[in-house]
Amino acid sequence: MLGNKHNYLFLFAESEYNLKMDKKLTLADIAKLAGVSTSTASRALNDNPVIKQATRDKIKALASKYNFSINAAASRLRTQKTNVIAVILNLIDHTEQSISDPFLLKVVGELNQALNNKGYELLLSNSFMASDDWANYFLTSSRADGIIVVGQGKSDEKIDAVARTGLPMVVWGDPTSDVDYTVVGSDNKLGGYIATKHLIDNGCKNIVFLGDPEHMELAERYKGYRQALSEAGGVLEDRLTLSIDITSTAAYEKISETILHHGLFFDGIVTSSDMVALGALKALKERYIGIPNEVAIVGFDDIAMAELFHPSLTTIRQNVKKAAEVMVNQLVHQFEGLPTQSTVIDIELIPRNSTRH
Amino acid sequence: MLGNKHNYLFLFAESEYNLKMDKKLTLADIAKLAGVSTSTASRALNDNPVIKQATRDKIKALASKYNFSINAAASRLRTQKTNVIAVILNLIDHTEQSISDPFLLKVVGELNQALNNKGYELLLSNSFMASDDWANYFLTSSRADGIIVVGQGKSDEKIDAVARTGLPMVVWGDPTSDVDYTVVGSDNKLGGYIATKHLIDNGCKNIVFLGDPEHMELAERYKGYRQALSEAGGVLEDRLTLSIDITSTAAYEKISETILHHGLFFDGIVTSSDMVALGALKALKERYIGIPNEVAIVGFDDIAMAELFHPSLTTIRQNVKKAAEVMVNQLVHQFEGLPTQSTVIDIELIPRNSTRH
DNA sequence: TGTAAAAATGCAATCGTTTGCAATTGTTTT
DNA sequence: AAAACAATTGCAAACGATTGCATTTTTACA
Repeated sequence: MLGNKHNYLFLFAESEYNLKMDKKLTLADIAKLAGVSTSTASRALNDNPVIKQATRDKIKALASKYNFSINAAASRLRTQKTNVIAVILNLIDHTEQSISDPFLLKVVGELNQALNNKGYELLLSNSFMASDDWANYFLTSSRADGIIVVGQGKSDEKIDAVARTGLPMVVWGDPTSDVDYTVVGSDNKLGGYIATKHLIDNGCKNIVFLGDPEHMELAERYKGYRQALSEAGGVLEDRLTLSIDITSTAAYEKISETILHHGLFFDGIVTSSDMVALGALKALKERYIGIPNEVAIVGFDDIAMAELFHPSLTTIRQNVKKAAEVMVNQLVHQFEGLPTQSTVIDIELIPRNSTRH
Repeated sequence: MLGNKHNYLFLFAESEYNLKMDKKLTLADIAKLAGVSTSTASRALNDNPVIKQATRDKIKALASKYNFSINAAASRLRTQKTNVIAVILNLIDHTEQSISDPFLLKVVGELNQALNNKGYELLLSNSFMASDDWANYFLTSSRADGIIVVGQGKSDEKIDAVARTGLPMVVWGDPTSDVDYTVVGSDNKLGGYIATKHLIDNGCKNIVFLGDPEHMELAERYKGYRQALSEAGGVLEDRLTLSIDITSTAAYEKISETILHHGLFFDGIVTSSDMVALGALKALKERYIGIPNEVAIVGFDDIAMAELFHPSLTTIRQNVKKAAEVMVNQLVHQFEGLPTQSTVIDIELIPRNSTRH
């Protein structure tokens, strides 16, 4: 015990304490050191204006001197607030590979930044999606105040189930989808449209869509792709839709195989991610197909290495930083009972050398 | 209140409860439903063998039926254990760019997996390194039980300070460094050696080391590089050491500038990461320098896209999965008071087309 | 100087689990 | 059938912070 019955004898009660490293300091200890009650100490550290400024300063100084910080478990128990947000990477549909997509790290990194700026911590999870009970696990167990799901995937069954419980949640995905939860994401249809239009403007006649149109975000891009084609009176055949998972390996294999069996019947590719574009590029280069002259290609995301490739990759940039901020804001809105709404984040074509421009 | 004074009248007390969604269930509620005390309910959910199997089953069934899960805050407060590990991305030395290195995501992903397997959750942080008090913040505040720091950087001052407090911590870095904390990392010296030797065996005469030799991990690789050179009687000039940050941009700029000012005085490059290698490759290709004939290049890490590049990138693969498992194990050892030790993880040369082989 | 109002602080209950110990119930053994 | 023992379960006190309300101190005003 740190207790000291002679406190009143000393001008500076704290001088009596000899910091014992074996025992963690509690708020009560700090209060005793300052000669106030724990209530006062608590309020002082929380900057409650009801406490005199001088007292606040004194207690804060003491806390920092003794390296004290509030016990989060106790505080969370009492306040029923954790200040933690669980970020769930929704990879169920994907292969092992796709966890290595740099775009994901970008999203997580920006989320972390945005969360910290608002005073929240980030609890990361990529595997709990498997267990059907993740929302419950994180929220009713007082582990997190809210959930950010990265990726809608092909089926949003589980997400939808959580939405119906009304728990605070924001999802990165297709913001135009008609669902009962808040979605933040890029203007995918426009992205698909711009990418395709860009290829058409570059003289491409037979443009392949490389990606899974059943995936919710990609479905939108696919719409944009088709719209651009029909507006321009371009070719719209079934064989131009190559459905694959969002991985470079799948892209490489699909393009290789397609050319092998059906020849080079296309001169442009709209892809579902930069990683997919890179896989496709590799397949093309191995066959000495000229880029962009024989086949032009547009990526999606604008990951860091898009411009490092040879040729550098024309792509649609997603504004991840902004998206992260919006997601966090929307979540905070939900905490505060304010209305929230799905939000479309603007995109941008970054022309590089994988297309003429 | 869920309380019901007529419980004793019913065979199935639970039938009396009509689930109110507005009030979170507590362990006491579950206990009441089961007609036992909270102590019994607690022990049952924790699979304490002192409780009769039948009772345990009944309570567990009830808990899952009502979607109940233990309040983590309360549990943590009582047990003084959080089952959370803080993972800190130590990026102080790095530029903004390096957060986008896919290698980092791989590390975080594998750590998450390894932690979950052992029943821990991952609290991610990349910005708290800035505040000098991170260890305290996470540990004494009962937010996490231990810390995993990813990256030693150039100076391990702060890490060392934490180490001296004796808090549970494991660091990804140079395992051969003589420090007071547990480090897990690749055999960097061997990596540098093997990479260089591989280039020498390929006939390279003037091999550049592209990376910052003051960075702790890179310092080891640099040693390996020098050893391989001196063993083979190769050239070891100062101008062959090009010091840069670990980013593709820095690599691109440095190589471009070097060639511009001093011509192509080298025929091989040992790089500090695949991203750096990619930056260098771009600079070379822009000048139509043949790879691997005029300049051969070896990366480090073996990120997913190493083999997608053209030419595909010869590299030193780090066994991240194994490293993550070891780090978690070492941390758990520290919790249990067992001795821990720095561990060297094996590496592997992956020969591809950026070198003859 | 006395009194009312305002400002600052303290008391004590509470958040929901866990756990040492005591109490109860069930099973053997003699 | 009583005694001794083992197997189950319950009681009640923590864990450390927060907060409504009561209380004390200070300031303002008459």
